[in-house]
Amino acid sequence: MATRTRLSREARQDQLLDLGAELFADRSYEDVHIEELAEEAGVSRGLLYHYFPTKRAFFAAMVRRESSRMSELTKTDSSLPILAQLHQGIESYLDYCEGHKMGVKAVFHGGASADPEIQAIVEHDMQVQQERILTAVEPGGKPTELTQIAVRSWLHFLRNACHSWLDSKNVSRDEIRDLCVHTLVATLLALPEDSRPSGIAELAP
Amino acid sequence: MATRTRLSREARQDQLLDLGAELFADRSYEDVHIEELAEEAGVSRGLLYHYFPTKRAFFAAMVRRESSRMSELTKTDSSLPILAQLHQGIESYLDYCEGHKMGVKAVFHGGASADPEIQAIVEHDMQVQQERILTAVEPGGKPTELTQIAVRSWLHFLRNACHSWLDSKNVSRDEIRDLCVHTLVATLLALPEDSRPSGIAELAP
DNA sequence: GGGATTACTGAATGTCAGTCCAATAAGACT
DNA sequence: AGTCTTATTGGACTGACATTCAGTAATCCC
Repeated sequence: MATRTRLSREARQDQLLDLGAELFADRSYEDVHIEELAEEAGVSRGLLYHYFPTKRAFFAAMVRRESSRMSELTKTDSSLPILAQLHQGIESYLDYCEGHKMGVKAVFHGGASADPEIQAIVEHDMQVQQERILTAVEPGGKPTELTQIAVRSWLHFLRNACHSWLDSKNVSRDEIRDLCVHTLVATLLALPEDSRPSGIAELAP
Repeated sequence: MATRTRLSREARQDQLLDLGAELFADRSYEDVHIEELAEEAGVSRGLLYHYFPTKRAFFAAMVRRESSRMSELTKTDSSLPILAQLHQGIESYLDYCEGHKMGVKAVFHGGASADPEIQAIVEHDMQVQQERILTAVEPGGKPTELTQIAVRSWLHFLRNACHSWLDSKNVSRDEIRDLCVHTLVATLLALPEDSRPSGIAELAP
């Protein structure tokens, strides 16, 4: 073994999480072994356990980091008109996807994993996005359960569309953006009158 | 121990798969141990391995069974007009969800599992649904990649909407059905002209 | 330089999945 | 009843991995 290199807590954690995102991007949770992770990072297995109590906790930490990065990046300027905010939000989400392919894929795997801790992170994240949209579209009012389901389901639509786009060759960024924008607007407009958010009415054709 | 009961291959397999769906419905793959599964089924561990070569194979068999049940149930009458087919398809999907909550949840978990075999089953299933829709909406023509992404993303929308509905109290079946129908129609109509399926044009408002 | 701190190591341990197989008994058939 | 088929048992064994912990050595600070 080469001379042991010693890094600060933060630097080492970042290095490990980066590597984790990379490995988990195209292999499943159980396919990636702690030993391999350690080996590729050039550290011992023990060090991993020094920083993260369990393998799941390590995975969760990686998901949490990606998740909050994304959340940070996709904040929009709430003084803009709704349609502009929507455009902006999706553009920055696409930016994030392009810039962090590894993280996106890794989180995508973990997203539906039935582990409660990881589930909770992804869930919380989606909740935040959902509330951003709902308050943008109807500030003050409280949305019906149907409206919430509509928005949440659209978030799944968005996530899948962007994920598919990463693997596609013949689809432009603008096409995906417009697809998602139109779908959300149309979905909200088609809601029954008592569920339709007031802020969206102005966008009717 | 109680008197040993002897079943036919098929009956035993069904019993085990039923139990599997139940256990995997609200716990993750690795949380459910083979030993526990065997114990709850009232059989020995050895018997499980007599019928299924590995734990993953067992899980995969369960997913495959649920998956094909669902696929069978959601076939539509292709002589009907498109909108009617869409209604009918969604209605029967809702039927399936109501009647097989355990299976739905278990498959929902498995869907994101990165195991190639299981991934392939769920993937294949979604592919079938996608093609059903695409040929209904544009028989003969070959859809663009964008159209495919639109339909596939809508399937995620559908899946999530129905899944959310199972846990919701104040949302009616009809509301969910209409939400999904309107969203698909609007999404396809909003596609750029060269991607827009011909069969959907007649539905334009 | 020397001592304190703490990043880091790797052999040992524990938990499961999966194997093997000789022994057992339930049900079918005559 | 007796015989045959085969579903079923159970437990000892292996191997793969996650996880532990007592100890080692960089770096910091005086």
